[in-house]
Amino acid sequence: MQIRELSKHAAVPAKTIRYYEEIGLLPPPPRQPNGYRRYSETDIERLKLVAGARRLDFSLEEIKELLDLRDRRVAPCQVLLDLLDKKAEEISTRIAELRQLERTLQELHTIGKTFPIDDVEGKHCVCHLVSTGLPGPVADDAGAQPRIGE
Amino acid sequence: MQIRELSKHAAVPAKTIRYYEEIGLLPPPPRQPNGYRRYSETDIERLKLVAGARRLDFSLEEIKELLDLRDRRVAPCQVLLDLLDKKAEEISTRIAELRQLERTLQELHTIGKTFPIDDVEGKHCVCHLVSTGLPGPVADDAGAQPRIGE
DNA sequence: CCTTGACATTCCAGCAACTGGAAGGTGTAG
DNA sequence: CTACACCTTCCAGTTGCTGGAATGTCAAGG
Repeated sequence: MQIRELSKHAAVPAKTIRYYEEIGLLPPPPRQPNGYRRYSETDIERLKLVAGARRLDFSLEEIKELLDLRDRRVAPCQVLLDLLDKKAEEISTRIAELRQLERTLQELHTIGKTFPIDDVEGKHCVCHLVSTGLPGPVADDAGAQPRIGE
Repeated sequence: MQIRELSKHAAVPAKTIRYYEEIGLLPPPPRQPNGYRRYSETDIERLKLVAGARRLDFSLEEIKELLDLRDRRVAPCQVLLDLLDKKAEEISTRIAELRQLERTLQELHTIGKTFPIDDVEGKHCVCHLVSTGLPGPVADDAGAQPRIGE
């Protein structure tokens, strides 16, 4: 099987497969006489696991650890379960942050609409609102401190 | 005012300020005789707007457009309002995606717990679940097709 | 025999938004 | 004199790919 076929089986671009090999996620496959990569069924399985884990938002680093376990004949199931747990928590935290952000955006929009829209430099404009952060009296836990970066 | 003080006023690392200058978000400030950057009050305002917009998850590209408007003496308020709207929608979409992902993770965890945890290669293990995607009979709208990437 | 097309290979560059670190200059205090 | 806190520039790395150039290989068609 050449790279393209593996690519189709696992729904992962060939380019990405080469990249995974480069970073050591997939083992370098044997080559055909012409230098083309030759893959087997087990490569499909491995790549599918990678793709599945990626869909679950696992980092390549995390996936690598799972695969390394398996390569050392240790069943990664327990680790994977823990990872699922951890990831679920991360996601839920992220959701909360985004919800907060959503609220902030809506509030800014609402307040901003009541301001003139042609105030280039002055203080009565959404822009000022954005640069100062939300005005105080909004909600208890709402406009606390949105964080920069992350 | 030197860069460190501007940094404190706007709660943006000095390093990031230089970076913003490099990509044209902030104008290159005049220099002191020793070559140090010298900032004024208006620089604080500008940087605060940038920081505020970043907190709202605007991209530097979007912020640049806003600032360019202002630099051409056009009030960016209306554009900003539209942007707030657009961003709120993006966020809400993202939240929905994450919620879906959260459900999938929880399902996998639940199902995975019922499986043996020492199955290195076999088919009765969370790992298999992950590589095949969710099994069919779970919920109606739940494990449809989690998407890869993005 | 030659060309076209679909494959394959390598390597280099770029995205976003920074962050870290090296190597060096400046200014003040003790 | 030296320590320390600043400042400067430049280069490299992060994450997970993706695009493109330049080149090679192979089968089918004219």
